[in-house]
Formats: sequence, structure tokens, C-alpha cells
Amino acid sequence: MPTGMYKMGTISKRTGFSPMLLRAWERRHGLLEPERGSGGHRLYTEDDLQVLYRVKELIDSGRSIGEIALIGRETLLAQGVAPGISRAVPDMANGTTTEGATESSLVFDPELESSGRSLIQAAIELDRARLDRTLDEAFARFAPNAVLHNLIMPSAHEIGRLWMCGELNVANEHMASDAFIHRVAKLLESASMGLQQAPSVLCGCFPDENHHLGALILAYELTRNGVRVDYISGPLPFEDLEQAIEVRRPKVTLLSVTRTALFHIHRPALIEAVRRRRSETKFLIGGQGAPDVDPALTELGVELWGSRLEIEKLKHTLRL
Amino acid sequence: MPTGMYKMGTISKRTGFSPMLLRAWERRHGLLEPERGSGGHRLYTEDDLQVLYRVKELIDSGRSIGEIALIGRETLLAQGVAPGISRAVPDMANGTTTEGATESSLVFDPELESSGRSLIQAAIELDRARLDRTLDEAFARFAPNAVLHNLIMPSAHEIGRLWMCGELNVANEHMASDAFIHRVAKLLESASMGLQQAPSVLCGCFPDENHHLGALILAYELTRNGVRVDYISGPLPFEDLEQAIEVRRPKVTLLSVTRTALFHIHRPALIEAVRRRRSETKFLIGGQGAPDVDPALTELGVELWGSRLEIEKLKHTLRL
DNA sequence: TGTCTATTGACAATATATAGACAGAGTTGA
DNA sequence: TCAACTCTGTCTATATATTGTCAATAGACA
Repeated sequence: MPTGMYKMGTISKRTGFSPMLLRAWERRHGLLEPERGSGGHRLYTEDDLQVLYRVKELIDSGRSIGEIALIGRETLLAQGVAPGISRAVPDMANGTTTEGATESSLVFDPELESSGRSLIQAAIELDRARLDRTLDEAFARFAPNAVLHNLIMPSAHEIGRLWMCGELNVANEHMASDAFIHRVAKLLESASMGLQQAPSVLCGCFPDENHHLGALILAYELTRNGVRVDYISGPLPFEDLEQAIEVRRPKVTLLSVTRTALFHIHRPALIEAVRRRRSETKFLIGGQGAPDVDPALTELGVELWGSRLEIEKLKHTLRL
Repeated sequence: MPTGMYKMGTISKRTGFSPMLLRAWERRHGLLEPERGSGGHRLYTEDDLQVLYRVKELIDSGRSIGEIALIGRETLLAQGVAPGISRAVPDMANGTTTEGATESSLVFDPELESSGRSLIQAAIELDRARLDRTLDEAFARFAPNAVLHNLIMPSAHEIGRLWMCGELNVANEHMASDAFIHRVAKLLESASMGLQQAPSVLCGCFPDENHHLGALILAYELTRNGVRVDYISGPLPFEDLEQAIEVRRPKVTLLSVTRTALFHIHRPALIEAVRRRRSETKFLIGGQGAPDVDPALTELGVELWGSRLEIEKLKHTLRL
């Protein structure tokens, strides 16, 4: 959906870069050269915004703007528009990334290799029956956790990568994603049976975070471990999250974020939300986008899990 | 005065924008250029109101009116907040509408009234277990079709309405929508069992169409009637749709669109896509957003179903 | 008549643009 | 080692644009 053009203020708010800084970058590096409106104001496109998100990720990871500018707008865009699912890994040696399509990093467990290929092929052929059949077989042969982590997650990543480099389209991605989500939702549903005590954990996604497969799997694993989870799919603005916390009163609130840029953009709002929370709930941030350390957040009692799943620790927290 | 038109005061109350502000926007950006009554008073249409709702959303998300104006009226309308779910009904007598929030148009079947209220309440309380339980009970007592059309669809509409007027938030909406989608997906899954002959119908959504519950229910009903359906969830650009058609070679391609504005904005691209189709597939357009007649499309062999479901006719087409 | 509306010009507060400058960090080279 | 240099983020000063609001005047409506 066309979202029009963004003016300086919006870009600044969304990326966290000050207008002065953006203008300095434009003057010195010409990374972005936005159109101008009738009044001379810069008009950034959606692509420009995506480029800046990627720039933010790189800056956060310690690269300098000069280096980033050398990468070039096109490459940055290709890396940034991505669904966060599978990002190209910058080559630290020369500051560039692999040209064109990123390399396949498909590493299935040998046991599940053929299942993985079958899923990808089914997605390509838009064959939902085969997707379901392949998942059926995998779940029949292996433990749910193994299938989730060694088949479904890698396949989702691979499909995201193939989509990013143009070998799959939105239809393939929708169908596969649908099949995965539906399957995990069914797992979650059956795992939830019998866990009727008061809810303990609210599990959701960061604002603007569109990848809820990870959060869903997490919700399932917690449920499987006897933790009652209220799972909310889809991106959730903090304001709405706070209302949800008021309603559910969870002991723990678990947020998933897959992109570091997304984390940093919303970090100030998160801090505000944590500061003004009314009910006593412990915040946990998980997902690839969460940093390993963040003193300010830790100070506020927020735990950063990154990609680690520390169920025992969580259970300990819940026993309080 | 023509019916279904709003005067300044009404628009102002409903959108929260002051008359002065609305006039300033009109003067400076020409975003809305309402008709005038005999005395020169502005007469806004329902679409104008929808545009303004969207404008309000964007303003609330921090964008400036200048940016928003660049997006253009048509696109704003297509992005509109509510999927035509609950249009405010103008008061025919005096051209104004009910003050404040739009009236609930909730009309459940008496048999399902309590279930409907329970679903809404469960959504408000973010109680997924209760949502599922209520659906369980309804499916146990009534035929699937009745539950779909007299409980799930009306509830989805009502939740959309409550969200629009601020009584529900994104979390409520996500959870309820999740529960509905998951339930219908399970129905579709079981109905698909045993239908292994070559696929016949590709069922998907218009580009930018985010309401796939209707399309999913349609896919289920077709499947239930012995039609093999390839269902693709989520908004689908025509380009990707065409690739999907190449892959699946369906006899019929069924697209759902819930908003007339969305239909109109993508109509030219649709015509192009139909013109250059390679495989022989019959296009059907369904959903509230589809017009009753469109000679140009009919000329190209595209059938417009609107909200009618003509399964017998479809089966007849498939027998060809 | 009292309320609502339309038009026009204006105002203050906020954003933005340009050009130039500055300080700290790091690098280079003699 | 030290001075010169580059890179980077920030700042100042001045001018223009945008944006919400208002006042004054007049017409329309019920």
C-alpha cells in the first residue's frame, strides 16, 4: 500500500536520527537524495525509510556512516526491506555484502533435510496439501520441539530468503507462513488444554514486528512447560500492550522482536512504558533483535533474553 | 439535500477536527473538495468521512497533514480504517447522524445472541480460552454455516466497529481475529480431506486487502461443496497472483475485496492482468467491495459476485 | 432570532532549509 | 611523539514553509 512520501519530521521520528544528522549525511555522503516538495522540503520515499532502518542496524552494530555509505543505497535497500527473517550478513572485511542473492544458509538437521526441501518445494508449487503432509510426517517422526526448531524455523528463514532474492513471491510466502502458523497454533491449542489456572505470562510482539512465528513457538514451548500463556499475535503498540497488561495482569510480559533496528527505534517508548507500568509485571525481551546487554533496561528490571530460551529461569520468576 | 451526506458540524463531531481546520486543509491541500448545497454549505459524502478517519489515524501516528495530502484521496480511501464494516447510517430526516460513537448494528440471530455477546466479552477480556470455548459450543449446537455467517462474521464486524470507535484496541482485535481464523482454517483443513483431485479454484484476496476472513470462509464453503480450493491468505499483488495462476492453473480464480475504494484503485491493474493472462482461468470477484455491474470487466469475462455466493453457478463453470 | 456556515486575511508556533563553524575521536605521516 | 588531517555528530544564524488558530464580515438555515 502506498504510504506517500515522508517529510523530515516523520523520518526523524521513525528512525531516531536527528534532522541535522540526516542533512549532514546527505551533504557529505549523498546516501539519500530525496525529492523536494514545492516548498523545498525533503520528501523521502518508503524505500528511503527502509534504507535508513538498515543504516540504523549497521550503526547499532558499530559500523561508521562512511563505511555504510560505501555499501550503496541499492544494497542497503535489498538488505533492509527484508522481512527480518533472514538478513544478509555483512562481510566485515571489506564492508560490502554478497552481491545479488544472498547465499543460502540452509542448514537442516540431516534427519530433516528431505522434509525441509519438500516444504520449500511445496511452497514453490503452492501445494498446501503437500505442505501439510510433510509437516504431518515430520511431527509423526520427531518430537515437536525438534520439528519446530530444526524444520519449521529454518524453512521459514529459507522461504524469507528466497522471497527476498525474488525466487519466491508473496503467494508462496503467505501459503507457507499460513501452514506453519496454523500448525503451531494447533500445537499451542492442545498444549493449553488443562492449563486453566490464572494466566501468568503475556506473550506478544514488539510494535511493527510482523514476524510472529517466533513468538508463537515461544508461547507453545512455555505452555508445554506448564506455563499458562496469553498469546497475542501481530504487532502491538506499547499503548495497547499496556492496556492488555491492565486486563490480564500477567506476572511476566514477554515481547519478541526480530530486528535490532526495530528494537532501537522503539526502545525509548519501551522504557517509558516500563517506567509507568501500574501492575507489577516483569518484562522480558526476546528474539534476534534484542541486544545482549542494555544497562538502562536492566536497571528497570527488564530482562534481555535474546534468542536464548531460559524456561527454568522464567519458571523461577513465576514462582515468586 | 441528497441523502447520505454530512454537513460540517457532523463531520467535525465525528472526526474531532474543527470546522476551521477542515476548511484550512481544503484551502491549502484540496484533500477533500466536498459538494456544496444550494446555500453554499459543504456536503461531505460517506467516502469523505472514511478518508478523514484514515487521516485521523495517520495524524495520530505522527504524520503531518502535508504528507498525508501527498498520498491522495483515492489511496487514503482505499486504506480506510474499517472495511466497510460499519458505515455510519446518515439520518435521513435532517442529514445529520447520531452523535458520538456509531450505533451498534449488532444483529445476531436470536439463537446465537448470547454466544455473540460472549465472544465480544472474551475479546475485551483477552480471554482466548473463553473465545475458543464459546466457538466450541456454537459449533456443537449449530451447523458450521450458521456459526460462520451468524456468529463469526457478525462478531468480526462488531469487533471491527468497537475497535474503530476506540472501545477495543489492537490486542483485542488480534486475539479475536486469531481465534476466528484458526477455527475456520481447521474447518477448511478437515473439509479438504479426501478432495485430492486436481485443483480447480484459486481463492485469494485483492492487493492491499487485509481482511481475509471472508475469503477463508468462502474457501471453506466451496471445499465443503466438493470444490477443491487453493487458498492463499493475505493481500496479493496482481503480479504475484498471475505467477500463482501459472503455477496452479486453476479453472477459476476467485478474488475477495471488502472495500469499494480498494476495488476501484486496483481496477485498472486488474483489467491489465486479466487481459494478459496466459492460462485460461475464469476470474470471479467477490466481497462487499465488488460492484454489482462493471461492463468493462464483464466484457473480459470477469464475473462479479458481490456478496452473493453462487455455488451452483460456480460448479457449472467448473464442469466445463 | 439564534445558530451554523463561508470567506478572507492574518498571526504565532513549529518545522525545515542553507551555509558555515566547532569539538572530539581517530588516523596518518614525518 | 606530535602536528596535521579526516570523519563525525552537533551547533548557530538566518530565512522560508507549514500548520493550527483566530477575527471580522456576511450569508444560510430552522
